[in-house]
Amino acid sequence: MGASYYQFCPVAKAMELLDERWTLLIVRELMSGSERFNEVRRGVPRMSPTLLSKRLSQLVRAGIVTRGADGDRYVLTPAGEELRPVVEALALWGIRWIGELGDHDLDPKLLLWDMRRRIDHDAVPDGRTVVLFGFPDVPVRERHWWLVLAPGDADVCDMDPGFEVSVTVTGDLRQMVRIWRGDLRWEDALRSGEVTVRGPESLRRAVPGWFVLPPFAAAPRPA
Amino acid sequence: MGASYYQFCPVAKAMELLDERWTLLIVRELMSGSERFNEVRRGVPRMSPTLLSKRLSQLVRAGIVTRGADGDRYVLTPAGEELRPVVEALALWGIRWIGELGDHDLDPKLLLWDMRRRIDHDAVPDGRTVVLFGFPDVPVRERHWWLVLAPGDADVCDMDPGFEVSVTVTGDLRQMVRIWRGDLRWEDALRSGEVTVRGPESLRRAVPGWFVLPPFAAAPRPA
DNA sequence: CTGTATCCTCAAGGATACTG
DNA sequence: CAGTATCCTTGAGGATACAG
Repeated sequence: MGASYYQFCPVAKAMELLDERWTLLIVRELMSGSERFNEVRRGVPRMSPTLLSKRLSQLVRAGIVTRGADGDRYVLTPAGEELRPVVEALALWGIRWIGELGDHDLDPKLLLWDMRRRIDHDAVPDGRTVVLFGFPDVPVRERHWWLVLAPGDADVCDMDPGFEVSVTVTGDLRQMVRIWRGDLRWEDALRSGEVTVRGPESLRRAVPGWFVLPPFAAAPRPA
Repeated sequence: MGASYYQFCPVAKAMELLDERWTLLIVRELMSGSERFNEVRRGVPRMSPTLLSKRLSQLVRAGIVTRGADGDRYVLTPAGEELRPVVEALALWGIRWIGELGDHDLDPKLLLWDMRRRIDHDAVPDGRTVVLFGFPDVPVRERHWWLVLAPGDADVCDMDPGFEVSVTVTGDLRQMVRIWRGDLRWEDALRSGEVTVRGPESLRRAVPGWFVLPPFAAAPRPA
């Protein structure tokens, strides 16, 4: 647990639990649907497993998280679920007031992991669809990513899974992140050539519709 | 500044600024109307002035706080003002899910400082009204507090200011804090005798109406 | 896959005194 | 009133390897 503030104020009592590094990001991951240790971990890749384990235990002790019936999952309790307005308020504030991202904030692994769980499967063609992402501004090792879409399923690979590629999306990671955060519109990125999509005409036009931007992306920005 | 999370997620970017110890409590103080260094300090008495100074500088650098025109005040910027929903969401969550307070969370200084700024001056009689608080469960040094009310003004003293006392409120600090947080109703505390008010009948009945409980006090609690 | 165990460093921040 | 200066401790958390 974090150190006490020795205050009866509910903000202080809440922050005693929540102001430790990583804690709210773990809660965010659980709210996004991650349940297993390594699922959560994919959302906080810079966190050591030791620390993640410790934080999860703290959250369980604090009554924010509980172990699933099979003892293997981490699930938010009602108290944890009620942190959603906190996380949403933080996301809204963050998207409005922190627009500049450092190069180190751009992680293709995190982008794909996040896109993976926000696929509009109804918009994707039946059968298997493979989207190859290429980020020219990223070191070769992490430049290419395959997103394998099947009805109700989506997988991310950082190595060629061997399937035929349906469409290829190419553009700097920074621009793709801007699109994903709602700082740049697909159509503007495509028009300017900052991002290009190759593949059959019908698929090309459909690609942007396959990805549901996170809720905060639509938030109005300060003038 | 806090360490980076190396994520583009706006929650992560927000928490880089806000997850450091004390930071959101300072923001809460500024939202409550404190503007001067020592006003803020009264709201975070366990914080060293050095650290408070450092945090305020960080908040200024982050664009959340700015110095007032006279260069002597700390004022929230629009970005800082927009943290209000975050603080409110935290307060609501805290009041609902963290009901147990340790003995060290009960600070009469903080309670009076908070009450002082939430006086309903329209409900208080004209002229000077002096409320003496006595907390039998608190060490003698901090047991007695005088709240001196005048039209549009309120002062807290931990020593007898020498004015005639209008009403005396006596009750354990823990119960007074429960009242203030909305965990216990004035009328229930008075009926049970956990808190007693002495003074002229007309004033006695009026006392609870002089204090406007903080907004979160009215929040429904989980069943 | 789901974590533990270990080691190590650094800096956050608590305490206290002091200054313009 | 509005902060600085200084000292000091400890534990947070990063890194890496390993285990059931």
